[in-house]
Amino acid sequence: MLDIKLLRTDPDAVKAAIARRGDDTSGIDRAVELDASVRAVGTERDDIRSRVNALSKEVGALHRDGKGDEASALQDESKALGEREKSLAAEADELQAALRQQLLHIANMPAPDAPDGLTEDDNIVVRVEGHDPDGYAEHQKVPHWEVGEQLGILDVDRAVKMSGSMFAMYRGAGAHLLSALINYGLDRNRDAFEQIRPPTVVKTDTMIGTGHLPKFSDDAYHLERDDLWAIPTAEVPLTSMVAGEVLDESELPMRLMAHTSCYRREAGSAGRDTRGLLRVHEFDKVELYAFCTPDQAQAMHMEILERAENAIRDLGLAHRVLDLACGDISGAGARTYDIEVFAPGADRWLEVSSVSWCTDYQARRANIRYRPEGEKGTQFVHSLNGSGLAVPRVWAGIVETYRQPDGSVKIPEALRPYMGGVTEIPVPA
RNA sequence: GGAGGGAUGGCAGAGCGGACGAUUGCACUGGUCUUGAAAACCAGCGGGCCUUCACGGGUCCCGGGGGUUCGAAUCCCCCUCCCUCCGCCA
Repeated sequence: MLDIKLLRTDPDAVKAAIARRGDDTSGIDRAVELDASVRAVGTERDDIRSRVNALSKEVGALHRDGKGDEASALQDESKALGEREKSLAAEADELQAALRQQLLHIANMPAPDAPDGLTEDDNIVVRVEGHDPDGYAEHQKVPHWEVGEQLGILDVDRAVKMSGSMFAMYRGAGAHLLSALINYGLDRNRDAFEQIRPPTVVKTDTMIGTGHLPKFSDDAYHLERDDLWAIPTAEVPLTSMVAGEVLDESELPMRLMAHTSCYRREAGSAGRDTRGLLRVHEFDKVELYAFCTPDQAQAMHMEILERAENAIRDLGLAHRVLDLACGDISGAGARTYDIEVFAPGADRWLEVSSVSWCTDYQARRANIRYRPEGEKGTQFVHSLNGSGLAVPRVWAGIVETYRQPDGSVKIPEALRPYMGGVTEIPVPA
């Protein structure tokens, strides 16, 4: 969430920034009003408390001195004040909760240099690599769900039988390719990122920390009986891992990575992208994540983007990098780069990574701070995340790009060590 | 799932209705001493919010939430987590 002090001192600047997303800014005015009330009521409450505390001290002293009469007079006065304190305290708590609720619904401010625009059409293409629209042969123009069926490596029908539409099942070499991609994604970042295997079912507070709740509850799977949520991305548990903690500056930057299943209800996209692996409710992803100081954030953003892009490049996939327009950046992000792979069979760009710099927005929600060396006090960390490798869409890109004239699929060089030296997935006899 | 025990500052560990935001030890930081280091000694040593140009002042925080009381770390209730035992189980 945003710093209430900033809203207080410069509400117009905040509104201008939020307006760049196309978001309604009236919530900011409401927050500022609530904040003023919180402080007014809080000050009055503290004042009364101060008097009650002083009186109680006197009462104690009088009792010790055996002056019970004088004490009981003060007790009555204190008791009367207590009533007033109680109602003020209740009011202050209510206002405080309302303010937090208000703040939780306001998105992060886009970075000043994030591109203008409200829709994905306004995203800026930073670079395109390896893509020649006319350079694909006919045998590459077969969508992966058909290739998958022909080769017996993707069984959507049976997955749908078990779990409903938008679920997928990989078989044989297809499942092997999947695990190879996961291990490939982890191994190439092992030099700097600590691998974490977090829980994938988490509490409500954990989901609030990243900004996935309270606003986007329709997008997540909820296990009602135990009030737990299936994570939509490893970003959720990785952020909350150190929630409420004060980190040492020497621990920063803290680089983490995790492979998890990710669960998304895709509430707003029923009936869209339902073919194959374009959009599924459950998928595997290797996530790259970092906590750092504000000074380190810019370089860390570039580092994660570079690692994510290198992973795609080394697989030999045509791809492009987009600098997202303000309106297309997700709620917690201030600046986001997307990486899209071109899938010649599906004949479209598939988003395979989204690398976001969340400034201190998530750190505020989850209360994650660090102690700057040589300074007193604490500061909020910056958090960054990016998909190191979103498996199904990369899988799709590979199967389509590497399809041979005879229908088999060649395995990219970089993945062969992860597939026991297998060089191709053959057409079944 | 049942029965018992516990949760206090970075760690260890007192306090069990009033002078306690909290004794003490360790750790940490600064100083004295020393050629330097160690030791010793002295001092400092949590966070949030409000207020102040500043010095400072106020308030809250002893796992979380409610209650009793003039006053709660201390008493009562609920919850969470941890430990021990029993049951069940990959």
